[in-house]
Amino acid sequence: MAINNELFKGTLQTIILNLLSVNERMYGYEITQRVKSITQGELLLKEGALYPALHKLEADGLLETSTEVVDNRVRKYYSLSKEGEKKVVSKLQEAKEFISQLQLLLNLKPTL
Amino acid sequence: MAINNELFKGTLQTIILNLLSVNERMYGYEITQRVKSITQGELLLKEGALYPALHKLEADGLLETSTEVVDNRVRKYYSLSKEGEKKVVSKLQEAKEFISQLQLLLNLKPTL
DNA sequence: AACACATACCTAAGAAATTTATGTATATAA
DNA sequence: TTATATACATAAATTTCTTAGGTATGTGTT
Repeated sequence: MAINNELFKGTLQTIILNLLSVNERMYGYEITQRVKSITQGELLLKEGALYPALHKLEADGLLETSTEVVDNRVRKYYSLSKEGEKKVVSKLQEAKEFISQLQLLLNLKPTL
Repeated sequence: MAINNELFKGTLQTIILNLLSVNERMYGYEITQRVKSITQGELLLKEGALYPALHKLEADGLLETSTEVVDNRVRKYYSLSKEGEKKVVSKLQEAKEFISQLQLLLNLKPTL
């Protein structure tokens, strides 16, 4: 019963940056599995969404990569650049505010 | 300093349905102003996003309309259809779950 | 009168982010 | 040998939004 993934829209970059902020170093497939386990299978981060997002974040200079071969399979590890470390702070703040406004609009908490 | 409106994506329908659930009857321009006042100007619901969304919800049978002339200006009032009243319940539940999962992914609350 | 601004509706072109559908390749378990 | 998991990737289509207009009335200002 995974909930509507369309809700990912607009928050995917922030999720990726935060995971890398907490975990220091992750590869793509690992990220999809981490999202799955954290949300107990409720949110599925699809590869068609993830990889282009990772490539964009790297192109924007927020992520750095290094490849490794494990069990004859190539892994591409991502980690935050210095710029990425700054960005994740503002992105998280923005997300917090958005969640707060959304809760107001949906009457999920009393009006301030 | 309105926050990134791209975060609206995926939640706009739910916001509209909920406003109409609380207010019974609203017209488009009124909805844009209500969102502005509730969020103290932080979220701006643009007309180019709102009107197509309203038309889609109506086409899907979730909203009903009636027009009125006030001060020589036409207002198109929207209200929830019976189907819309059912839908708003599931949409709100979905949004609640999404917010919850998002907070987990962003470390904004402790893991369950 | 002229102008700006608020009210009130609308749409079209473009951009951005996602889904869906593939493709490649290796390892492992049935 | 078949399916599933691991691991990367991209292209076409879809959805949703922004940007940028358009029409029209009322009000307040200069």
